[in-house]
Amino acid sequence: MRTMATLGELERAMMDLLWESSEALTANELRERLAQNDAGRAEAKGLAVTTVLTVLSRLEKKGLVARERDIRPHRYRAVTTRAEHTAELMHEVLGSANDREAVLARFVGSVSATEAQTLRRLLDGA
Amino acid sequence: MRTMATLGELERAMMDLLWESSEALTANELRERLAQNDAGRAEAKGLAVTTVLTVLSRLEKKGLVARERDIRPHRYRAVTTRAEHTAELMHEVLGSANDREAVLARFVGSVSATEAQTLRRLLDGA
DNA sequence: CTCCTCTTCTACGAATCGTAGAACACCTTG
DNA sequence: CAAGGTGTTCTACGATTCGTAGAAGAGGAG
Repeated sequence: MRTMATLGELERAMMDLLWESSEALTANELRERLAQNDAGRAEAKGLAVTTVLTVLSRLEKKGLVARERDIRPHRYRAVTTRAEHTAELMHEVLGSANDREAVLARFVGSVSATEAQTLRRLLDGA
Repeated sequence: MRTMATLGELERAMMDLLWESSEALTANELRERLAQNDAGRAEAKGLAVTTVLTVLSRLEKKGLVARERDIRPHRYRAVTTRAEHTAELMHEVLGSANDREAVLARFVGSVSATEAQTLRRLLDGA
């Protein structure tokens, strides 16, 4: 069972940008946005485009990113939404334990009151 | 923010044994149980004790295992229960997304009916 | 003091990830 | 078509993590 990707720091940053963007982005657009986000921070490196492309390829291989190959500057977009992805991850974690009930008990036992409220609403077929 | 350990295969197997055991175990006891579990499978290697000890040290460093140093064959035990650990992991995953509500929505949207029932019960201060 | 057992130290190979140069593929335009 | 620039793929390297274990050190039983 392929363990769903645990993303590295840069992979994560790029996925965040892709998730936030409504349209598919090119490698260069991503590179710029990454630089933008990092601007002003200590290590404001400014990545090479090839770096971005390499990571995008890896994300594609992991099934998190889809690429439009027919147009020239290829465009990349996230395959799922961040919420979907995160929820899947949570399910994966939950599934890794055999005593799911116990896990759920601890889990809901430590959510904030607000979130408990949210959960109740969602469970009652909102 | 230290990302809670993503365990390797052996680390995981050892944690499982520690979680299942009511008392603290020695490295050798663990080694035997691992061999037991693996017995009959393809790669029934039979690990060296030092291997087990190395991994135990790593798990200790990660805060997952506590060691009794005062007695001679040191004894190791899991610091938390598996359920607690898993629940914490789920929270960590949930926290990694900023739109927690959306994630929860997807999450409960894909739990089984049985689990939804369980959740409701747990939320209503069971 | 001497074994035998247990623990610590050191190490190496595979995999993953950040990082990027080098080389190759493709238009655009003269 | 020949050039040039722009974009993509290939290859690679260093750091970190993990499985794996030998070598060497520490501590107690006789």
